[in-house]
Amino acid sequence: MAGSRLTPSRPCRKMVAPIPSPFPSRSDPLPMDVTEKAQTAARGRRIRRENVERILKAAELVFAEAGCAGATMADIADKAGLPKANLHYYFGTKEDLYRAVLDNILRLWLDPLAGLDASADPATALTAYIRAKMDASRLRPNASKVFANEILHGASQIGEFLAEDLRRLVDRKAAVIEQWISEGRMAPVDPRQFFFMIWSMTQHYADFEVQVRTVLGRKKLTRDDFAHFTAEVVRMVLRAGGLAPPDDPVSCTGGVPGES
Amino acid sequence: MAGSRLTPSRPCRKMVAPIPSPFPSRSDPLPMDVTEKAQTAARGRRIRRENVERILKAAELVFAEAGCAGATMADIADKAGLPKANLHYYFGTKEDLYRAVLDNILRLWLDPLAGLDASADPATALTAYIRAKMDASRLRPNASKVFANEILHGASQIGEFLAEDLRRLVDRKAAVIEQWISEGRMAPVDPRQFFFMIWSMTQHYADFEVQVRTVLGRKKLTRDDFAHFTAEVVRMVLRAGGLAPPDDPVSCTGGVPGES
DNA sequence: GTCTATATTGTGATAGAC
DNA sequence: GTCTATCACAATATAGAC
Repeated sequence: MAGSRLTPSRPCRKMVAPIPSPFPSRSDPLPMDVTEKAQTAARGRRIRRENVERILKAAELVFAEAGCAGATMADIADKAGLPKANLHYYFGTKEDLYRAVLDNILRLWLDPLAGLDASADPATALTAYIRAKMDASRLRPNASKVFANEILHGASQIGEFLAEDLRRLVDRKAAVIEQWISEGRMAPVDPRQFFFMIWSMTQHYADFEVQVRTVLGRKKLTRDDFAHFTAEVVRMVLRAGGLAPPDDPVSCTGGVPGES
Repeated sequence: MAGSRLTPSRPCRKMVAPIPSPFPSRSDPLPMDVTEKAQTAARGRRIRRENVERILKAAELVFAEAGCAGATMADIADKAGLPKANLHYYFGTKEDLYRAVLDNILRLWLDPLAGLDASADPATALTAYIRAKMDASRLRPNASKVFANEILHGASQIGEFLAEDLRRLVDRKAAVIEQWISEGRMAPVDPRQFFFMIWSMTQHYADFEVQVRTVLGRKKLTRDDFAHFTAEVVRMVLRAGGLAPPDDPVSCTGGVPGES
């Protein structure tokens, strides 16, 4: 399940771990009745699944708040309601746990973009994409923060993901934008810069949430706040792509370009 | 010099420091000839200034690469070419050093925005602002990364800066945007979301540089790359604000809005 | 002011009883 | 599978000779 697309390279910091501890495998050497054994195994799997889930959830929170190096296993264990040793039982090392958290996040990242389809209407498709990204920022801000932190510090764990999976997907989706442009349905933008715009704007509301909140003078961002942000982002991005919605009061005001 | 706008609160992590070590003050108790003493003091100040500068530069790099918690005094000392103990001599604690680095950065942050003037032409003024921000991303990427990392993890050090200085400045500059809108010189955007757009797009090229580079298949971003990014960002932002440059081939294509 | 040597402790990881 | 007790180490910070 975990570690599929991740580079098993550099840890958060130079860490202790002189011995590469192998992942512990389950073994039941005790002789038992068959049905009884099956029941025990089933319960064991359920407990494992629940614990893994709780650990991953707590880890995402702590990694988001403190970063990879700043996070401590003790803190994660506390928030998961389990003793620290259990984290090592399930995940081996802190780095392994960090990669497992990241691996969960990468799925969130690719799925919305994969939906962009050339046969759809540009404004409709882009609006849906932006909404999906804004929903992700609202509902999974910690996932976004962990991802941002990983990129910010060099993407040592997900470098391969960026170079392979993401790059290929972006190449395909850039072709979609280019097709729209060549059909005259969009302004001629650099497709990749256009994606950077959408990513940075939408993720900003998760990653820089403190700044957004403070500048707006809010104690907490509500669902209504996010609805407003989303509407504004959609409007601005569509206009940036030459896709002004018809209900827009100002459609096209002339302006003087900057001193080139 | 340092620590003017910074909240002296939570450290990067729970740190050792049980004793609040006071900042060491200079003292010259040795009896000396007056001119000789002055010369020694002058040379001392010069050495101090140079060392402080080297330490701050190295610290900015290391804090950007590893984050606040992940950075080590030993690593900073290595990159500064000084023994570790000297860092503590000049800055006391790691947290103090981190705050000094941040304090340098805050200036960079406010200055370009402060230049926005209501009497100027909107497109010209915004173009200049975007260029200044893109130049900052190109020339001081590590400063941007340290700032992003600080916000990402809760802004425990610069919370006061955000709530006071930045918020006040944004309030003033939002009024500028609103004036332009009321004069019909810009599309009616939420001024603060408009600023978020500019900040996130421009800082993206520093903070997410690895991702930008990888998606584009570049080994390194050149000055020409940045010139292209800047031109695209300017075009998109101006269009988003309803300020289409006249040389833009697509001025205003109709589009279908998303399913509301 | 400089820098080696060291005190101290937070933290990742493991052993081993239950 | 669970969890207490413990180890080993790395990182902050300081003492004190130069």
